[in-house]
Amino acid sequence: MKNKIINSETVQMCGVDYAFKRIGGKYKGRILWHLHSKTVLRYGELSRTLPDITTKMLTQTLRELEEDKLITREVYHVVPPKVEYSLSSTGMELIPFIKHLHNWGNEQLEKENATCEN
Amino acid sequence: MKNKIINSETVQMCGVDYAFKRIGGKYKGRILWHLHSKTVLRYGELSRTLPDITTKMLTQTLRELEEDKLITREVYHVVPPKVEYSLSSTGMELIPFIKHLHNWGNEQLEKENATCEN
DNA sequence: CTGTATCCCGTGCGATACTG
DNA sequence: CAGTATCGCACGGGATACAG
Repeated sequence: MKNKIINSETVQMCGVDYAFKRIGGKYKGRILWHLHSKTVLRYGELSRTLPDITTKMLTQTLRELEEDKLITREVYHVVPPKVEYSLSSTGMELIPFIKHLHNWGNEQLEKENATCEN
Repeated sequence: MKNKIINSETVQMCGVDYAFKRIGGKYKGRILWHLHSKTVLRYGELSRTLPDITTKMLTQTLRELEEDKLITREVYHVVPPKVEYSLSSTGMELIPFIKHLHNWGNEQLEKENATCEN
Protein backbone atom coordinates (compact mmCIF):
# COMPACT_ATOMS: atom_id res chain seq x y z
CA MET A 1 0.00 0.00 0.00
CA LYS A 2 2.81 2.49 -0.16
CA ASN A 3 1.08 5.42 -1.63
CA LYS A 4 2.22 6.20 -5.05
CA ILE A 5 -0.55 8.64 -5.57
CA ILE A 6 1.09 11.60 -7.10
CA ASN A 7 -0.64 14.77 -7.92
CA SER A 8 0.35 14.73 -11.50
CA GLU A 9 0.08 18.42 -12.08
CA THR A 10 2.15 19.75 -9.22
CA VAL A 11 4.86 17.25 -8.61
CA GLN A 12 8.20 17.27 -10.26
CA MET A 13 9.67 14.14 -8.84
CA CYS A 14 13.39 14.50 -8.56
CA GLY A 15 15.91 11.84 -7.75
CA VAL A 16 16.97 13.40 -4.48
CA ASP A 17 13.42 13.49 -3.24
CA TYR A 18 12.84 9.95 -4.35
CA ALA A 19 15.99 8.70 -2.70
CA PHE A 20 15.24 10.36 0.61
CA LYS A 21 11.82 8.82 0.68
CA ARG A 22 13.41 5.41 0.31
CA ILE A 23 16.18 5.75 2.85
CA GLY A 24 15.10 8.76 4.85
CA GLY A 25 13.13 7.08 7.58
CA LYS A 26 14.21 7.38 11.16
CA TYR A 27 16.05 4.07 11.16
CA LYS A 28 16.59 3.08 7.57
CA GLY A 29 20.08 4.45 7.28
CA ARG A 30 21.25 2.68 10.39
CA ILE A 31 19.69 -0.61 9.36
CA LEU A 32 21.27 -0.50 5.93
CA TRP A 33 24.56 0.41 7.49
CA HIS A 34 24.50 -2.48 9.92
CA LEU A 35 23.46 -4.86 7.20
CA HIS A 36 26.51 -3.79 5.29
CA SER A 37 28.96 -4.27 8.09
CA LYS A 38 27.70 -7.76 8.81
CA THR A 39 26.26 -8.83 5.46
CA VAL A 40 23.58 -11.11 6.84
CA LEU A 41 21.63 -10.60 10.03
CA ARG A 42 18.79 -12.31 11.75
CA TYR A 43 15.92 -10.38 13.20
CA GLY A 44 17.12 -10.80 16.75
CA GLU A 45 20.64 -9.70 15.87
CA LEU A 46 19.34 -6.51 14.34
CA SER A 47 17.16 -5.96 17.35
CA ARG A 48 20.10 -6.34 19.70
CA THR A 49 22.31 -4.15 17.59
CA LEU A 50 19.72 -1.39 17.56
CA PRO A 51 18.23 -1.67 21.02
CA ASP A 52 16.36 1.63 20.85
CA ILE A 53 14.13 0.43 18.05
CA THR A 54 10.92 -1.23 19.07
CA THR A 55 9.88 -4.46 17.38
CA LYS A 56 7.06 -2.62 15.73
CA MET A 57 9.32 -0.08 14.09
CA LEU A 58 11.98 -2.63 13.26
CA THR A 59 9.50 -4.87 11.50
CA GLN A 60 7.80 -1.99 9.77
CA THR A 61 11.06 -0.52 8.57
CA LEU A 62 12.36 -3.85 7.35
CA ARG A 63 9.14 -4.38 5.42
CA GLU A 64 9.46 -1.01 3.75
CA LEU A 65 13.07 -1.61 2.81
CA GLU A 66 12.08 -4.98 1.43
CA GLU A 67 9.21 -3.54 -0.56
CA ASP A 68 11.58 -0.97 -2.00
CA LYS A 69 13.92 -3.79 -2.97
CA LEU A 70 16.78 -2.53 -0.88
CA ILE A 71 17.04 -5.63 1.25
CA THR A 72 16.06 -9.26 0.89
CA ARG A 73 14.31 -11.36 3.45
CA GLU A 74 14.84 -15.05 3.63
CA VAL A 75 12.63 -17.22 5.78
CA TYR A 76 13.71 -20.64 6.98
CA HIS A 77 10.76 -22.77 7.89
CA VAL A 78 12.27 -24.37 10.90
CA VAL A 79 11.61 -24.50 14.59
CA PRO A 80 12.46 -22.14 16.09
CA PRO A 81 11.82 -19.71 13.25
CA LYS A 82 14.77 -18.18 11.50
CA VAL A 83 14.74 -15.17 9.22
CA GLU A 84 17.72 -13.56 7.62
CA TYR A 85 18.05 -10.11 6.16
CA SER A 86 20.67 -8.93 3.73
CA LEU A 87 21.28 -6.15 1.27
CA SER A 88 19.98 -6.52 -2.25
CA SER A 89 22.22 -5.48 -5.09
CA THR A 90 20.29 -2.23 -5.31
CA GLY A 91 20.78 -1.68 -1.62
CA MET A 92 24.49 -2.33 -1.96
CA GLU A 93 24.74 0.48 -4.45
CA LEU A 94 23.88 2.81 -1.60
CA ILE A 95 26.60 1.63 0.72
CA PRO A 96 29.44 3.81 -0.58
CA PHE A 97 27.29 6.87 0.03
CA ILE A 98 26.13 5.77 3.42
CA LYS A 99 29.73 5.10 4.27
CA HIS A 100 30.53 8.63 3.23
CA LEU A 101 27.73 9.88 5.44
CA HIS A 102 28.98 7.75 8.27
CA ASN A 103 32.43 9.25 8.09
CA TRP A 104 31.08 12.75 7.73
CA GLY A 105 28.77 12.26 10.69
CA ASN A 106 31.54 10.99 12.91
CA GLU A 107 33.72 13.94 12.01
CA GLN A 108 30.95 16.31 12.97
CA LEU A 109 30.41 14.49 16.22
CA GLU A 110 34.05 14.82 17.11
CA LYS A 111 33.99 18.51 16.36
CA GLU A 112 30.93 19.14 18.47
CA ASN A 113 31.90 17.41 21.65
CA ALA A 114 34.32 14.79 22.65
CA THR A 115 31.83 13.39 25.11
CA CYS A 116 30.19 10.92 22.85
CA GLU A 117 30.01 7.37 23.84
CA ASN A 118 30.70 5.09 20.97
CA MET B 1 17.79 23.60 21.45
CA LYS B 2 18.40 20.57 19.35
CA ASN B 3 18.08 17.83 21.85
CA LYS B 4 21.27 16.26 22.84
CA ILE B 5 19.71 14.33 25.64
CA ILE B 6 21.19 10.95 25.28
CA ASN B 7 20.36 8.01 27.40
CA SER B 8 23.91 7.24 28.19
CA GLU B 9 23.47 3.58 28.79
CA THR B 10 21.55 2.52 25.73
CA VAL B 11 22.51 4.81 22.92
CA GLN B 12 25.36 4.29 20.61
CA MET B 13 25.36 7.51 18.67
CA CYS B 14 26.65 6.62 15.28
CA GLY B 15 27.58 8.87 12.43
CA VAL B 16 24.87 7.58 10.17
CA ASP B 17 22.21 8.44 12.67
CA TYR B 18 23.69 11.85 13.26
CA ALA B 19 23.92 12.58 9.55
CA PHE B 20 20.35 11.59 8.84
CA LYS B 21 19.11 13.84 11.58
CA ARG B 22 20.89 16.74 9.93
CA ILE B 23 19.82 16.14 6.36
CA GLY B 24 16.87 13.81 6.77
CA GLY B 25 14.05 16.31 6.83
CA LYS B 26 11.41 16.29 4.18
CA TYR B 27 13.06 19.03 2.14
CA LYS B 28 16.63 19.31 3.32
CA GLY B 29 18.12 17.12 0.66
CA ARG B 30 16.43 18.99 -2.13
CA ILE B 31 17.41 22.36 -0.75
CA LEU B 32 21.03 21.37 -0.41
CA TRP B 33 20.95 19.94 -3.87
CA HIS B 34 19.59 23.10 -5.41
CA LEU B 35 22.06 25.22 -3.50
CA HIS B 36 24.79 23.14 -5.01
CA SER B 37 23.62 23.45 -8.56
CA LYS B 38 23.32 27.21 -8.31
CA THR B 39 25.82 28.07 -5.57
CA VAL B 40 23.99 31.11 -4.27
CA LEU B 41 20.28 31.59 -4.10
CA ARG B 42 17.93 34.18 -2.75
CA TYR B 43 14.92 33.25 -0.74
CA GLY B 44 12.53 33.89 -3.57
CA GLU B 45 14.57 31.86 -6.00
CA LEU B 46 14.51 28.87 -3.71
CA SER B 47 10.82 29.34 -3.24
CA ARG B 48 10.22 29.35 -6.97
CA THR B 49 12.47 26.38 -7.54
CA LEU B 50 10.63 24.35 -4.92
CA PRO B 51 7.06 25.50 -5.38
CA ASP B 52 5.53 22.76 -3.26
CA ILE B 53 7.23 24.02 -0.11
CA THR B 54 5.32 26.55 1.92
CA THR B 55 7.12 29.62 3.21
CA LYS B 56 6.79 28.29 6.69
CA MET B 57 8.59 25.07 5.90
CA LEU B 58 11.15 26.74 3.69
CA THR B 59 12.08 29.23 6.37
CA GLN B 60 12.07 26.62 9.08
CA THR B 61 14.20 24.23 7.08
CA LEU B 62 16.67 26.93 6.13
CA ARG B 63 16.99 27.91 9.78
CA GLU B 64 17.72 24.35 10.77
CA LEU B 65 20.30 23.92 8.05
CA GLU B 66 21.89 27.16 9.14
CA GLU B 67 21.94 26.16 12.77
CA ASP B 68 23.61 22.91 11.79
CA LYS B 69 26.20 24.92 9.89
CA LEU B 70 25.38 23.35 6.56
CA ILE B 71 24.46 26.58 4.86
CA THR B 72 25.24 30.23 5.38
CA ARG B 73 22.76 33.07 5.36
CA GLU B 74 23.78 36.50 4.30
CA VAL B 75 21.46 39.45 4.82
CA TYR B 76 21.79 42.61 2.85
CA HIS B 77 20.21 45.53 4.64
CA VAL B 78 18.67 47.14 1.65
CA VAL B 79 15.22 47.95 0.41
CA PRO B 80 13.73 45.71 -0.72
CA PRO B 81 15.29 43.10 1.55
CA LYS B 82 17.75 40.69 0.06
CA VAL B 83 18.94 37.45 1.61
CA GLU B 84 21.27 34.98 0.04
CA TYR B 85 21.81 31.37 0.96
CA SER B 86 24.79 29.26 0.06
CA LEU B 87 26.47 26.06 1.14
CA SER B 88 29.00 26.18 3.92
CA SER B 89 32.18 24.20 3.53
CA THR B 90 30.70 21.56 5.77
CA GLY B 91 27.61 21.44 3.65
CA MET B 92 29.69 21.07 0.52
CA GLU B 93 31.21 17.92 1.93
CA LEU B 94 27.78 16.39 1.61
CA ILE B 95 27.39 17.17 -2.05
CA PRO B 96 29.15 14.08 -3.41
CA PHE B 97 26.76 12.03 -1.32
CA ILE B 98 23.69 13.92 -2.47
CA LYS B 99 24.86 13.89 -6.04
CA HIS B 100 25.13 10.15 -6.03
CA LEU B 101 21.78 9.87 -4.34
CA HIS B 102 20.39 12.04 -7.06
CA ASN B 103 21.76 9.80 -9.77
CA TRP B 104 20.71 6.68 -7.96
CA GLY B 105 17.23 8.04 -7.45
CA ASN B 106 16.83 8.93 -11.07
CA GLU B 107 17.94 5.47 -12.12
CA GLN B 108 15.33 3.94 -9.87
CA LEU B 109 12.70 6.27 -11.22
CA GLU B 110 13.51 5.27 -14.76
CA LYS B 111 13.23 1.65 -13.84
CA GLU B 112 9.85 2.16 -12.24
CA ASN B 113 8.25 4.39 -14.80
CA ALA B 114 9.52 6.54 -17.58
CA THR B 115 7.41 9.56 -16.68
CA CYS B 116 9.75 11.67 -14.63
CA GLU B 117 10.76 15.21 -15.32
CA ASN B 118 13.80 16.65 -13.56
C1' DC C 1 11.00 40.67 -0.87
C1' DT C 2 11.60 37.90 3.10
C1' DG C 3 9.82 36.39 6.13
C1' DT C 4 6.18 35.47 11.23
C1' DA C 5 2.18 33.95 13.56
C1' DT C 6 -1.73 30.88 14.25
C1' DC C 7 -4.44 27.21 13.83
C1' DC C 8 -5.07 22.61 12.79
C1' DC C 9 -4.52 17.93 11.30
C1' DG C 10 -2.47 13.35 9.69
C1' DT C 11 0.80 10.05 10.75
C1' DG C 12 5.15 8.51 12.47
C1' DC C 13 6.43 6.53 16.25
C1' DG C 14 6.37 4.67 21.14
C1' DA C 15 4.44 1.50 24.80
C1' DT C 16 2.43 -2.50 25.74
C1' DA C 17 0.36 -6.86 25.20
C1' DC C 18 -0.27 -10.91 22.60
C1' DT C 19 0.80 -15.03 18.89
C1' DG C 20 2.40 -19.07 15.71
C1' DC D 1 12.47 -16.68 17.58
C1' DA D 2 10.14 -13.46 14.90
C1' DG D 3 6.96 -11.16 14.70
C1' DT D 4 1.16 -8.76 15.12
C1' DA D 5 -2.29 -5.92 17.18
C1' DT D 6 -3.94 -1.82 19.57
C1' DC D 7 -3.96 2.42 21.49
C1' DG D 8 -2.50 6.98 21.89
C1' DC D 9 0.02 11.14 21.42
C1' DA D 10 3.56 14.36 20.02
C1' DC D 11 5.27 16.51 16.30
C1' DG D 12 6.09 17.45 11.49
C1' DG D 13 4.00 19.83 8.31
C1' DG D 14 -0.11 22.38 5.54
C1' DA D 15 -3.17 26.56 4.91
C1' DT D 16 -3.83 31.00 5.65
C1' DA D 17 -3.21 35.58 7.21
C1' DC D 18 -0.24 39.18 8.59
C1' DA D 19 4.36 42.16 9.04
C1' DG D 20 8.79 44.99 8.43
